[in-house]
Amino acid sequence: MGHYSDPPLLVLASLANGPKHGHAMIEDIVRLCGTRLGPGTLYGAIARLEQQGWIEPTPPEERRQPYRITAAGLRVLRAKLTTLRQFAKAGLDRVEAL
Amino acid sequence: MGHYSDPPLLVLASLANGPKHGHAMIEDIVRLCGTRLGPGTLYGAIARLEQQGWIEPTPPEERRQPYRITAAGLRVLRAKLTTLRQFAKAGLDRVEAL
DNA sequence: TGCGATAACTACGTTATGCGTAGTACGCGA
DNA sequence: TCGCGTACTACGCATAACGTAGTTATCGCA
Repeated sequence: MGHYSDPPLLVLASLANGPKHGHAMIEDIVRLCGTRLGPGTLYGAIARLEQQGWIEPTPPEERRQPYRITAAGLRVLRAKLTTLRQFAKAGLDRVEAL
Repeated sequence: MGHYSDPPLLVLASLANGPKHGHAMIEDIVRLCGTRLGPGTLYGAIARLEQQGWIEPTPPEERRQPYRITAAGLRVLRAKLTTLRQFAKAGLDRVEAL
């Protein structure tokens, strides 16, 4: 356990930027927070997110399958990021208070 | 699906507050972010954190075993919370930008 | 024209982690 | 002495994370 990683959340955050195919997500997520997801991790997360209706495929282009975030996915993302930020703040307050 | 859960991080954050035994951590974490860890989850995380040297046991009291965060654990916690906050902010910026 | 690199996946197997259920033992109040 | 709350231990399953390997297609380049 070296650094932060929550594959489904990273994927949702990446798609909040606009539709992307898998490989583009990998690069985008690296730019976003430095985490490089392996293919097994990424496409596993994509499949689960699609199954839950939080992302959906858009018409395929050549050899790639782009996805976009759904309205439900956006709600979930917003909620998660909000609690995440609160938690990070609360935690950092504790750490600073030493 | 609504709330955040990363057991090891939650434990570290809880101990940043001062040493605690398992049951106290559960209640503290509920107060901190609303997540209630089950025993299997909590004590599993504790064992792994101790094995990594991020927390350490203090002298046992009666029937409880308190733990405290180590210097290494504190460094990890601070680093994780910082990247977490950055990520949350970056993600929320994207979400707002719609 | 042939070769390597990169893009964009799919397929598969191995851990490990999350998480729930049970069960234990102790103390306390009614 | 019954039951409730505390503070764990033990166990086991499902699933997710992650890496490796393999596939096909495309592009640059000598």
